[in-house]
Amino acid sequence: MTDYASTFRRAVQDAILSAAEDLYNAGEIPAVPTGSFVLETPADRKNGNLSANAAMAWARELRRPPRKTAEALAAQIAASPFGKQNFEKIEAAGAGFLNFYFGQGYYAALLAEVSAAGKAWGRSDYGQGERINVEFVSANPTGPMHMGNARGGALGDCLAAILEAAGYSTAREFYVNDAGNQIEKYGMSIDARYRQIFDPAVAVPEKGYQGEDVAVRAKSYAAIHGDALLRATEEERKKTLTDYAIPLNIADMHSMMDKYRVYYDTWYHESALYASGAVDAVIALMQEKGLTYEAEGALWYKASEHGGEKDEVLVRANGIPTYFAADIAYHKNKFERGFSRCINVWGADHHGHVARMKGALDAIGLDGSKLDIILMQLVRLTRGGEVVKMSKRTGKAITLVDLLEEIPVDAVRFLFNMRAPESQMDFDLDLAVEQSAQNPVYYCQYAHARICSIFRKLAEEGVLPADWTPAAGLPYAERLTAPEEQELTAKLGTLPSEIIEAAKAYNPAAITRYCMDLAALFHKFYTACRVRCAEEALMFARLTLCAAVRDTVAGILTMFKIDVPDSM
RNA sequence: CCGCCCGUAGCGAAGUUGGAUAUCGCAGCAGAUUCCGAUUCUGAAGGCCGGGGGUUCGAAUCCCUCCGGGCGGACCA
Repeated sequence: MTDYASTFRRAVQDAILSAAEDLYNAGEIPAVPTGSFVLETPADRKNGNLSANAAMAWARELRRPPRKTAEALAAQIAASPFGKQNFEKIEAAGAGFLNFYFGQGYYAALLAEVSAAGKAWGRSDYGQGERINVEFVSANPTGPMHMGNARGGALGDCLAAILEAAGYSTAREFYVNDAGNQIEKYGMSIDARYRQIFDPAVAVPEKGYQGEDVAVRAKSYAAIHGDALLRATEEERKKTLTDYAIPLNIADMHSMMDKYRVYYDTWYHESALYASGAVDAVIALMQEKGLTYEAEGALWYKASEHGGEKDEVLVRANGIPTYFAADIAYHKNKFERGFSRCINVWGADHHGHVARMKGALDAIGLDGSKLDIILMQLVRLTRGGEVVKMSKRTGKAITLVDLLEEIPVDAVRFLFNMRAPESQMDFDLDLAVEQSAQNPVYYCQYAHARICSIFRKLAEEGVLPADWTPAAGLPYAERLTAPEEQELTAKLGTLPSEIIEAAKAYNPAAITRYCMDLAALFHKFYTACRVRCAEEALMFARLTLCAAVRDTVAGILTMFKIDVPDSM
């Protein structure tokens, strides 16, 4: 793994262990300690850049006051070549913490790493190319996409991007529910809307989809084909209208996702599972394995014996398989396509489905633990302090289309990734529409634009040599001694591990936050340290730092498919 | 009744493999620009980390319990 920061942390841990051995050899401590300890970044920088609790963790084992052990370790490491090169100070503190303060040698070496990586800084091969399928949005093609789909889109897409940055090989997938009960319901609804054109007395069935979008489809069909369908049977009419409308709805979802900058590798159609016989096959498989029984005319799956709360119907009394049966076939198919892990982004209202889905995979001989479900809490819209109720049925819900008409894609993608998936969020439409400084995405973009402006200005005025590159500043990197310079450099250093942690936790919000923190540290640096200064060596060193920040911010925003303006 | 998520400053959140004086933004208060972009920065103020009990050197973090909010518990998806 080409990750300077974590390689360095391991080196520090090794240094502590080796110092402990030295102490033992010198007869200072009674044994070579074996207990594990933690190396962490203290919340308060006054306690160093890195802190180890080794002396405390070893206190019992060595039967020695931790503070005393820490002092001996600190002195030992400080005297070593590794210690001299990288640390300004190593000290024992508090109850026995071992605190490390980075020295200029460390910062200079780190900055060289970041500069060499450019916009790729932060990426690692941690995931070893493991193939992961990320399924998200998967909206029904029976109506407009809602705010849950919007959050799921931003979350799933950025999560996939983070996994890629952490070295995984990801595929983005959209599961199109173009079969089953809701399609029946859609047929019923569009049939009513079609007949309504010619007879206003016809009403949409109470259980049907009430949205205007269905009427729009019916009208556009009638505009082309007229009233001929009125003379067909109800079944023919429903089928014809459905076959006409659903592909159009799916095409709309494609273009909507394009606008949202979400590009899927696969649009997997539920209907394909039926057409290929995969649904019947998985039902047959479950029957063979004795996982089913018949009752009240339906075929049941013994879910309660496999992690579910209660048994579930696989095939209804009317002979039609349930969505659950299709979903088992679908996930079986996914694993058969060679993914070692599948991640699904679901709305929290589907949580009841999680245990039985994983259990079903185990039951048919797959590994349910390789399916990870992200239960995303639903979004609540507010406008003027009032909650805006979402409802597909009223036809007045705020859709993804509406949202992207009101708010720039950059802001939507960023804002939806500012909260961990499992936290509930209110989306304040009034605030989000504001393109003001309050918007965090502008704060990050501005940091980038500001840096570009520095380079622009210096080039215009001929202060910078025409052939100047950040590499030219590296020999002077040890000139960066101000706290603001060192804090900023240290923050750059943590990105690789931040991305790995975000990937492991499935939490893109950690990276949007990182980006804001980095931008904030840059602005502090900018205020405290003049880049354009009299001393050329120092200016070059600062320009190198600026370029590293510029490229790192650009790398993150680009990863999230957010624009990176040179000026605003 | 059962299950899942959430509860941290006026508001929105971070921190949850147990660590030092609990972090950040917004709003409000007081300031900063002859000079690289003020869409910026500095400072002060603001807290029984929902309540209670437990585990231990140490708990926002782990366990129990109660309270409050959201969402589930279809031959819907």
